[in-house]
Amino acid sequence: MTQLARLKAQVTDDLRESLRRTGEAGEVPSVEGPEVVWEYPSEPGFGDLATPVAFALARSARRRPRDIAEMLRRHLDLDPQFVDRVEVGGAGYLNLFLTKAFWQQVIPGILTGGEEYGRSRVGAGKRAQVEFVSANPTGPLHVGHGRGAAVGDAVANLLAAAGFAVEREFYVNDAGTQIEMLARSVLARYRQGFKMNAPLPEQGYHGEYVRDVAAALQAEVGEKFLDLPEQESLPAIGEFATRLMLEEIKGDLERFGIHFDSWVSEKALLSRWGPPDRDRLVAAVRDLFGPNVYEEEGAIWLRTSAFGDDKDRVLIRANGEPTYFISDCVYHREKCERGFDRLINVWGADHHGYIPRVKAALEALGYASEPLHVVLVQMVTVLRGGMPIPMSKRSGEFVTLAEVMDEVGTDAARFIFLTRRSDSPLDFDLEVAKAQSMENPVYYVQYAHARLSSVLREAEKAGVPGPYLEAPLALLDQPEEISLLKHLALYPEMVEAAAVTYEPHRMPAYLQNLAGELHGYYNKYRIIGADRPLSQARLALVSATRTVLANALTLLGVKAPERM
RNA sequence: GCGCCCAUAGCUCAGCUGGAUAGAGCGACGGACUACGAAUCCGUAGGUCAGAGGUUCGAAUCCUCUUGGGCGCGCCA
Repeated sequence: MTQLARLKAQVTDDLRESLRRTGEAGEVPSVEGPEVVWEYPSEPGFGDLATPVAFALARSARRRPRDIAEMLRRHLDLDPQFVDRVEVGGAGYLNLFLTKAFWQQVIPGILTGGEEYGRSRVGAGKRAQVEFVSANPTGPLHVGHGRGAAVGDAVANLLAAAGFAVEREFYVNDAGTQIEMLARSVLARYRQGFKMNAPLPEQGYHGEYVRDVAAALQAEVGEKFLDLPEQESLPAIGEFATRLMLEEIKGDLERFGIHFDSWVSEKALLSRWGPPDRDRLVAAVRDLFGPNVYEEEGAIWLRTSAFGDDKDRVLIRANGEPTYFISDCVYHREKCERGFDRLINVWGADHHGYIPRVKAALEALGYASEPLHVVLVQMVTVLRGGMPIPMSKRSGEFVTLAEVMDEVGTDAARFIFLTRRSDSPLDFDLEVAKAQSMENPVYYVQYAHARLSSVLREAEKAGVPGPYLEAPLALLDQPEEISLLKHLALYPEMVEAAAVTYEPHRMPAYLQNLAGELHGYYNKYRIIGADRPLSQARLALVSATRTVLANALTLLGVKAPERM
């Protein structure tokens, strides 16, 4: 628990006590523990902490909020070491002005906490799984996957910082017709490699990478698949191509700085259901869902409408083939069985219509749907100098994640993917992303970190080395210093809020504010000077700021460079 | 037709469980390096929070409608 959290809890208690006393004094009718919410006013005149609790009481007490706030204020008994004074502001706000000593105290917490500063225990003892990317292994990752990867990884990092035991999972859609289509496409290119007339299938994959896979296939098996009947060659080619694509995907992700704890194969999952003959499938499905399964017009349906979905969904088609939905059911059942307290799915926003049916499936399986939360990630439009680059999956023309990493680097890409809320569409301009200028927020933040690293190196040279635990912090009394301290003090709450709402985009916003505070401060004041105690105090502040910058950047998967 | 999401400064976007005078960045204009990193800073300009009702002491935030956008609605994956 941070100093700030402790103070808020303490003042909340005092406030309740004050309420009780005002009630006893007959000044207002006693009210059962009202919600005490705390705000951080941006206006200095409104103090450091403010609560509108008097407004909530005004109605039942039939008194003006200002009067109630005034009574509460008189009955408050707060520690003068931390709370300088309390004022009634506006129409009835209770404004707390904290002492400089209080804010100065955040520094020791940060310096001793180090990498741990900002971690909390809200998720302690709980397990969370974050499933993300989960791209079909039918082609390379594109920018959209990159955004999903950045978001999923950041959400996982945030949950871990909030105390959850986190597992990152990639669900490999290696079963079904899309793999078969990939195999047919590779086979066509493979045959073309032998000067045969073999057109790509109608719905085939047109990307250049298919030729690469075909060439690799030829290098491995030579002419072997030319004579083989397709029933034999296609499964083998499918496996070969899937393996190759997965390797490429893994390589891209590794380069993007993302590591998965588990890779779950849809094919392997389904194969546990035995051979795909209809009777056994139906039996398995009935066994799984019980009475919520019924047969109509030759198909097997799940009664998802009984659990909040618009309509029922087909599990097994009339032709005996299982649907994609059945895979989802089986997969999510397995997730539940693994005993996670939270299941986070990061999906493309075009899949939002699937949320009700998957939740319904969980309910039908006898699990609660609440632990499942879907983070939707909207489309990325790639621009170059303001002009959109056309992308089409069908023609195989799309900007790959690898290309983005080549051109703008991983740090800029990851940071930009996280600057907007994930469910709003993102314009990603390559020229802006690689510009090392103020247009590019990632450098603004990284520069702050590099700059402070440099200052700390200078301090060492000047004979004022760290870790500044004994620094006379009372000397930090300039308004910019107090403001910076407040930002640092708020960091743990930021992380916790971003984690529980699954909204990583709050972190870049926080970072830009913090970096802004720092740059302003740096330009106005000299850190290392003739006054040694003052230098030490400022270096303590600088060191603490650097730690928070580094911790926050790490959560986003962005490097915190010592030099740039 | 039904459902979900969105509309905030010229541009790109924040705005936490409703709170005080709605904020950044970019772009524009004007300034600041003989001291720790000018990839920086300081200042100026810029708003009917799409529109109309409603709830509330109080609404960018919640509800309804309208307009204008995005997406989803298959025994496809």
